[in-house]
Amino acid sequence: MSAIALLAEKFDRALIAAFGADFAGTDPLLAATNNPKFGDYQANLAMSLAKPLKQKPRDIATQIIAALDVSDFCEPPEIAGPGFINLRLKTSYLEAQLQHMLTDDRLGIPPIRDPQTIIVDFSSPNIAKEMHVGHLRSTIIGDAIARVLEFQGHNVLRLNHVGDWGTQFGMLITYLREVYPDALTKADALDIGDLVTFYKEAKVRFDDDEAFKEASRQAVVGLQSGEAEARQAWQLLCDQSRREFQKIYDRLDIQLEERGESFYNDALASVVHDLDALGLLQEDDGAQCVFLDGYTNKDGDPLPLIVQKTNGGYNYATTDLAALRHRVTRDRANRIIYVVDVGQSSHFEHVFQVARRAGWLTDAIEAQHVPFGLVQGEDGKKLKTRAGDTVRLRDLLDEAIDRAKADIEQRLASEDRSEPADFINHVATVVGLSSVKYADLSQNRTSNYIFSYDKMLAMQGNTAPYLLYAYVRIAGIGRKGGIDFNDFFSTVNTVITLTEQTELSLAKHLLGLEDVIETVAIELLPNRLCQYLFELSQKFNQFYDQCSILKAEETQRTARLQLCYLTAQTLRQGLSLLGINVLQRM
RNA sequence: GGGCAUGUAGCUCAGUUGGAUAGAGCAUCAGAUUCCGGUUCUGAGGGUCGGGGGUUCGAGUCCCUCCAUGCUCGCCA
Repeated sequence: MSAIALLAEKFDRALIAAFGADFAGTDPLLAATNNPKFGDYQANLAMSLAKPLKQKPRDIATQIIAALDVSDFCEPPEIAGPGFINLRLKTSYLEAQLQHMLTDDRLGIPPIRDPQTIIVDFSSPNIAKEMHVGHLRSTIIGDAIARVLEFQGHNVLRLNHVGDWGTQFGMLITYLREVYPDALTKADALDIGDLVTFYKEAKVRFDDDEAFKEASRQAVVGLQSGEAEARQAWQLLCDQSRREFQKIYDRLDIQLEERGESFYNDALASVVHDLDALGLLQEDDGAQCVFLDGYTNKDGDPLPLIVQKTNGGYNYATTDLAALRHRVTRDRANRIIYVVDVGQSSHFEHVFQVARRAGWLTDAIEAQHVPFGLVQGEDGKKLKTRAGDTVRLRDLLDEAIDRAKADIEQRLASEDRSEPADFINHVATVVGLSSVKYADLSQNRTSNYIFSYDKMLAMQGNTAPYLLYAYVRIAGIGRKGGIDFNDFFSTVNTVITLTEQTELSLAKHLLGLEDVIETVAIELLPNRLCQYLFELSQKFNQFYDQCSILKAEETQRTARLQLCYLTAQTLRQGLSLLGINVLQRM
């Protein structure tokens, strides 16, 4: 149990003892202090109880302290300012906790008591298109969220809701019939790049040519009703695209189960039918709609969610409703997380509302749209290539790796060091990919994010290379000292003792991982974990700067080696939750 | 016009249910090294938290209003 959870229990008992059972469950308003002179944690509840108790906050604090028994892990609490209760952890407690961490392969973090079934819906590229920069954030953030929830012990279903259905397909098939019919009947008749070109051309036709537009819509209807030729073409295109996606997922080490829009094809009619049976459906201009509560269009009229188009076809709202219903009734999800860009916020609000009114989504189930902002270039505009095209994901990753490689080669040259090519390639790959992931994850996902290779690959600052270097440094200590950390502590049995300020500061931070993971799981903000790991690296470097390790006297040497090892393990674990691998040397 | 988001140091951003003197990093300037990878560490300068009002013991955080930017507003996904 983390110190903060322990304190919360103790405060609850103290409140009951001091003010009676009515105060059971009162939030003690515990927080980490922002200044070490106030201790490690502060409880702010005395001020908030002033009104209900009709007493002065400081008097309340005095009574709480009198009833508070934290002596086995805290120094005597102090009252400060208007009524803050300041708490400082005992060094002996820190030492014991670290010792426990050392012997536990989950770093002292127990699996969650009540595991849920959680769906994380992320990445979701479109068939017949290449993955591009627009898929970057969903893929990276979604993976990190899934990893954190999995580590906690939840049953996580990672779903790739690929765009393999709908109008875009009608467009493409109609166009290929005209210009390249072979592609509809032969596997890999076209290169994926050509397919993208045809897609773009089809889109132009679709926007300009009414007859083409209508033919496309008919093709969709044909596809949705199972017409053989359309189905075959569709299958070929999907297979080809899928292989391309997989290359990216393999590089990024991302596991995903594909369950695209087409998966719900057979359920679409029943979604509409059931909405009708529930009395939620209305026809308007020939389309089947559910009119939304609380939303209006430009004219101030109620806004519809269209679930069946005038031509009888279904659209993405229908699919999303079908998917939601499936996830609740078949997958038995307790929580459904959609990692999709912020531009679709209102769409999700609409779909969730209809699902609630239909009774498919209940209060027992948490459906969450987890939005993220745009990836922008350094000019603050949407990221584009120099030619003005969308940036392909594989090019983006290649460039990050190429730049990382150039950095390494330059560094090796300046240090007069030489390494084999496969070492250089491996380091460049890990550094390049980690940098792209970390740069994205380290920002609050809700705001737009300015993409800069120079910043993400920098060795200084809150970057992947800085964290990786801290880990490499520790690995270097092991090599230098001839120590294999993995079995060192099973043969050496020395109690950790903490004396220096930098040791204490590092130790306290090491014990904070559990709280951070819990916060990330609730708020779904991976940048909190990044911040924690960055601070951990800083504290390690401060400790490293102040305290000699290999040359220290026993038993201090072993105790410090233990701190090194715990730091390395925490970095490795934390980074792995972000989808980032560590390096032994770089 | 409606809805949603964003606005914090020169730049990129944190800021947890309202808490103590608003924090990092980069950049700039000044320091540190018999030592385990200096890809490090220490310090300094730099802020009307978009403007204004309100709520209260206390507001970057909550409410109102205005301004700026972005996204979005029925048969694309």
